Formats: sequence, C-alpha cells, structure tokens
Amino acid sequence: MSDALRPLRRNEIRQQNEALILQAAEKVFAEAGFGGATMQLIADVAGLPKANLHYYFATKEELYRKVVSNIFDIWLHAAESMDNAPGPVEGIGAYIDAKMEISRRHPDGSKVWASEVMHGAPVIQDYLETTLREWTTGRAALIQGWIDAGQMAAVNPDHLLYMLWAATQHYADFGHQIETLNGGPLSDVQWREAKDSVKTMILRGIGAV
Amino acid sequence: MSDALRPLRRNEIRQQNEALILQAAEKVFAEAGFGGATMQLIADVAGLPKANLHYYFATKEELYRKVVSNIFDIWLHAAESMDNAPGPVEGIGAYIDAKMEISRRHPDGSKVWASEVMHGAPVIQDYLETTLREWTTGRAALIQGWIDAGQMAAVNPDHLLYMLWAATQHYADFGHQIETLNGGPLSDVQWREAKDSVKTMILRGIGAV
DNA sequence: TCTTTTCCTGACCGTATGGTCAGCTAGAAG
DNA sequence: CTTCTAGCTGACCATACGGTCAGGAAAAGA
Repeated sequence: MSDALRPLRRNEIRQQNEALILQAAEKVFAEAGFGGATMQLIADVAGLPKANLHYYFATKEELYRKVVSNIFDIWLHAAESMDNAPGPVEGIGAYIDAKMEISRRHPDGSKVWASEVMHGAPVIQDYLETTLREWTTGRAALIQGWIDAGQMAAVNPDHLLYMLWAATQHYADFGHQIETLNGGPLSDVQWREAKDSVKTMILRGIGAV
Repeated sequence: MSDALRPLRRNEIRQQNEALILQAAEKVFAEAGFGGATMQLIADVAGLPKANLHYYFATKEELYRKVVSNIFDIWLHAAESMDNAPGPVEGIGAYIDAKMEISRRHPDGSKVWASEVMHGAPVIQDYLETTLREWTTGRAALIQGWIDAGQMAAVNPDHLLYMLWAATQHYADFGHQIETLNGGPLSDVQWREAKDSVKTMILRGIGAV
C-alpha cells in the first residue's frame, strides 16, 4: 500500500512509463498495423496524453522500431532452447514448445513481427540480414549434423526451419481465425493438444521418432 | 494492332478498369496494409486519376472488401483439389501443390488475407463464420474418414489443416524473409524443393507414407 | 531554501487523407 | 444529326494525423 502511493523516483517513472507505452503500442500496432495505428490511440490505451508519448519516443517510427526489436529479442532467447540438445527429438521438441508458448503469451508481438516482414521489413531489414541470417545458418548446420549422424531423415534444414516458424506462429498470427473456427479461445487442454499435434507431426515428419 | 487501338466498348471499359484497379489495390494493400494504403497510391499504380477510383468503388472499404473476397474465391477453388481423392497421399498432396502454387503466383493476395485475419477480420468475419467454417468441418470429416480407414495416423484433423495452411502460406506471407535468407528470390528448382519438402514432411508426419 | 533538471501537457500547426462535385467527353440509341 | 447516358476528372473540402512548443509541476541536487 505504501509502495503504491509512494511518490515515484525519476528512473522509476521513466521505466514505468516507457513500459506502459511499449505495451500499449504493441497491442495497437498488432490490431491496426503500422499505418493504421495512431499515436492518439496508443496514448489512450496507455492512459497518457499524446504529447507524453513524444517525450519518450520522438517519432512513431522510433516507437515502432523499439516494439519490433523487443519481440525479436524474445524470439532469440527462445531459440536457445534448441541448443545443447542430444538430438532432434529434444532440440526441435523444445523449440516447438518454446515457440508455441510465445504464440500463446505474446500473440500481439508475433503479429507485429509478421506484419513488419509482410510489408517488406522496412525497419528491421538489417536484423534479417545479420542476426537472423547467422542464427539460421547456424541452426541449419546443427540440423545437418543430426542428419549426418542418422538421427533424423535427410530433409532440407532451411525448409524445416520455415515449417517450424510457420506452424508455431500460425497460432498467434491466425489466432482470430482459429478462435472463430473453434467457437472461442483455445482452452488449456486445446493448447496442449495443439502443441502435441505440431510436435508429433513434425517430429514424425522428419523421421526422428 | 487494330485491336489495341480500337475504341473500347462500354462494358469493356468497365471490366478493364475495374480489373486494373483491383490489381493495383491488391498490390498496394499487400505492401502497406489497409491503414497504410492510400487511394492516391492505388490510383497512381493503376495509372488512373483518384476520382476515377471512387467512380467504380465508392469507398476504400468497398474496394478492399472486393479484393479480399476475390482472394477467398481463389482459395476455395483450389480447395477442391482435396476432394475425390482415394486417400491422403493424393488428396493432401494435391492440396499442398495447389496452395504452394497460389503462394507463388498470388503472394499479394495471400498477404492481404493474412493481414485481414491478423487484424481481427473486420470486413470478412462473416466469411469465416459461414463458408470457411463449413469447408473446414467438411474436410475434417474427410480426414477423419481416412484415419478410420487406416490410411493415415490418428492426428487431429483441425490441427492438420492449420499446419497445411501455415506451411504453405508462409512462403507467400514471409516471402520477403525467405528471400533475404536465401539471398534472392527462389528459383524454379528451389520452389520445387520447397514444395517437395513440405509434402514429404507433412505426408510422413501424418503417417501416410 | 534556492537552483537545476527532468517530467509533463494543452494548445497549436502543416500536411495528407478519404471523399465530393460540377462540369466535361464520348459511346450508344433513335 | 440529336439526345441520352455512362465514363471521366481537376479542383475542392472537412477531418485527422504526426509532430511541436511554450510554459507549468515536481523531483534532485547544492
């Protein structure tokens, strides 16, 4: 109680407001796209005056760029789950688990990323060409190692990665379609079933089980 | 030659200009999203004055709705490839072929659809609830029939459909990301490899081969 | 306490957007 | 040829947008 009423310190204010704005921005950008989102709406969702947004983030682009890079960081972190695995069943299985969890917990972030890429990656093209490219070639080599070791079938590693991304992110990006067909949001049991389905089909699809 | 210079008849003019506008609109909506697209830019791409667009399509929403419903029709038509197949290898294989071909030939349409669904399907919610729902339940039953006949493993039909959509549409919606990682557009050979990879992994994933 | 720095915001501005409309051009009909 | 109607468009309008700024409030520092 005293904690909630205590006047906030400088750096606390900054931290809190930036987080508030970023959270609101992610939601609005996901729902309306970059072009459809307005600073006024983001401000309303964040519960702050519009001018205050421009105090923390000079331009709409700067705010958007920060939102996108935050999402990218989350994904890079989740990608580590694939490393240090003895084989594809554990490595790819863990990666699917991690990505499905992101689709469930951060659907807005996933949508912002998808929207950005779909529109030609105008603000994060450098990420694609550097970080993502390095990550991809590294994991493709990892997968090729499993193939060479006879732990899975000889599938094209790049296309396997595309399928992993597609299958998992679909539950976030096309969540609205899935919910409509399902007659409502997926329950805990249904999320578990989704995760199991994706894992079973892909692991069997690459001849790992 | 005389054909190109001959004055156009009334209905020819209408047909030609509407097609021109819809084509330009699909491209611009795909590249910028609904909110980011402008009637002026669509007009420029179509090579017509902006006022002429409003002569054929009263509002931006009406034009957008027409673009989206055109895409939906293409997909429904492609979906027929799954019917009248003796089993999952032929049925699902043909469906993957058809959807991959759409991703290659109509990437803009796919992006517009994805964008629409991601933003909560504000203009085609009725399609989702009626046509798509009926189609989905029908094909889920078809798949269940193959399972009951022992022609494939007992996977959840709904999640299989989601995976089919995700894996194939990914090559259109995330085409820019794929091209960046690939160092350029996919060649004919690479497209064939993509199609084969998807088919191989999924058909093996459902225990059909 | 006094000064400095950060935080905050109502009011404002230039621009770009979706949409309108009066009036023109040119096929079609008679 | 005359009339009618569909096709066409430059100029215009109201609105909403991203962004600015002067000046006030409040925390930090001396």
